[in-house]
Amino acid sequence: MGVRVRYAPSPTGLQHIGGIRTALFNYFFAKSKGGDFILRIEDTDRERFQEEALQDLYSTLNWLGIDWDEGPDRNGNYGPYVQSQRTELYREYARRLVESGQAYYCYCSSERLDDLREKQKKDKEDFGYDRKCRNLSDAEISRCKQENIKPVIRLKIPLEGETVFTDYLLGEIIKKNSDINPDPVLLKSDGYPTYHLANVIDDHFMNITHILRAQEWIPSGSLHVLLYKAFGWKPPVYCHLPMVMGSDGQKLSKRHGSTAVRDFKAKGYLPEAVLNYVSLIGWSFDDSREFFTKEELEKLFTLEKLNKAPGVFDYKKLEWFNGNYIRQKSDEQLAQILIPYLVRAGFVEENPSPEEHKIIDGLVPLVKERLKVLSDIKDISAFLFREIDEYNIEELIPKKLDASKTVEILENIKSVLDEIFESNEEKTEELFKKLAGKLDVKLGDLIMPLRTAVTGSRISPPITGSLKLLGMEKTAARINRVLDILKNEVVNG
RNA sequence: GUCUCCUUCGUCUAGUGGUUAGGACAGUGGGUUUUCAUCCCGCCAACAGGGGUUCGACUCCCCUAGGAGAUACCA
Repeated sequence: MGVRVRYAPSPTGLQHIGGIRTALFNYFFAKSKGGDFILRIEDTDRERFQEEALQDLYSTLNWLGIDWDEGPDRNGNYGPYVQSQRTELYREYARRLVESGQAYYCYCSSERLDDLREKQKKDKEDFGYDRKCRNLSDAEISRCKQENIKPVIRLKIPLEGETVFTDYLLGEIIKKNSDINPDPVLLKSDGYPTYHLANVIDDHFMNITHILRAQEWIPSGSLHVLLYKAFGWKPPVYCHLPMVMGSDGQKLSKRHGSTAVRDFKAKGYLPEAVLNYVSLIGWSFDDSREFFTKEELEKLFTLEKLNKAPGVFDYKKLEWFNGNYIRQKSDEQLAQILIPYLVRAGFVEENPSPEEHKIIDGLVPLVKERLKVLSDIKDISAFLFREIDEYNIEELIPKKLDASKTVEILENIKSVLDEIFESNEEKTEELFKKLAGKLDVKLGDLIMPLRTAVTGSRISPPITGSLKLLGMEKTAARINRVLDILKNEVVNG
């Protein structure tokens, strides 16, 4: 049988960078091997379940273009692919473990467990369940039953010996059984399985061949292997992926900034940039290449090039990738994906009018190489859609020049405005140069007051294009407004 | 505390006994340019430490240190 891997998130929170990195690696591995990628919903924690998280999972994978061969909404021979729909299976197999003497009912209350944990912490003892119910007498059991306590089922971890499994990346992982989480819960008192039980049963029955998951799962790896052994099953190949860290070297989380993929989408990161960058955390192709499309990764990905060490998520590098992918778009494509951001900024209507479209089309080539994220469009194009709030006089007047000279400059520009709007870019530049010569100022000093007057900032897209987009009327109005300010400055300043 | 994993520039990484230790991001300097950005060129910057093995170690082994993760009726 071919490779079968799965991504099995729990719908308790939004899909984040670390999660989709795991999804991506599983997906790429499956595709590169001509195998199957399975999506499984691990919703056995009914307390923390969020409908929103489930929706977010689908929309995120969809956004990234990750498709699954089997899953909740696909036909597959191993369903259902939602764990909450498989509870009978888990209960049955938990029961079998009890019957074969490899697991037992535990009646300890969560209060007792909490107290136990606290005491262990205080006394600096080893943490973990004290196995109180492992050897309950029949009398005690029937007493608990009478009290109507809902038990959990715990696995009997062997008291001696060691458990070994081979990790594809890390090699042999040997652990003394006495160091394994003492008798972990398999079936919770609400009748749902814990992750440990459900994942082993599902991976077995779904014929999963490889498990690619983050290294934070290594400690439970031994436990899972023990479970396979208890059932008499063969464990899949394990490959624990290096973790994704924040800039402080700790596991990436909200503390480090946005980690939810949908936040990146909202901010204006392109799916191809996110996918490309995330694939490079813990994996590399060679000593130089770092641009990859999804399709290329589907062919090129290999476990051999995985890195063992954890990797820090670098927002700056993602941004750089994003800028590159933005510049790769055609003007038409970019205009299209920019529209929602312009709408959200309140600059254009949901369905832009032909006039608005014209402005957008003209805007795109002006901003294309200036955008790092799509939402940057708001600040960079505001001058086209909003009046300037307030002018900063300092920014209006070029260094080494004064207000009256600036007035002279702007008056001169104003007088040739007609000509400017009739000329193409090249002609306009000639015009500016001629004017600068006449006024005996540098070209930059001629343009800067104009730029600031028209855009409200010394930083703007190229001035000629900006003027044309704004239109002559507004341009003239803004120049006049600045002229008033400056003249006032000449008189009073 | 205990267990497990990890360790090349600030960051992501290439490297599989013999290299001036390569690339990218960031930083920094310069060029192009009407600002910003793009683009181009330069610079800065690493094998955690100590022992072995070997003619020769970033590469293999051991120890130390540091970091991380796990220690739930969460996954």
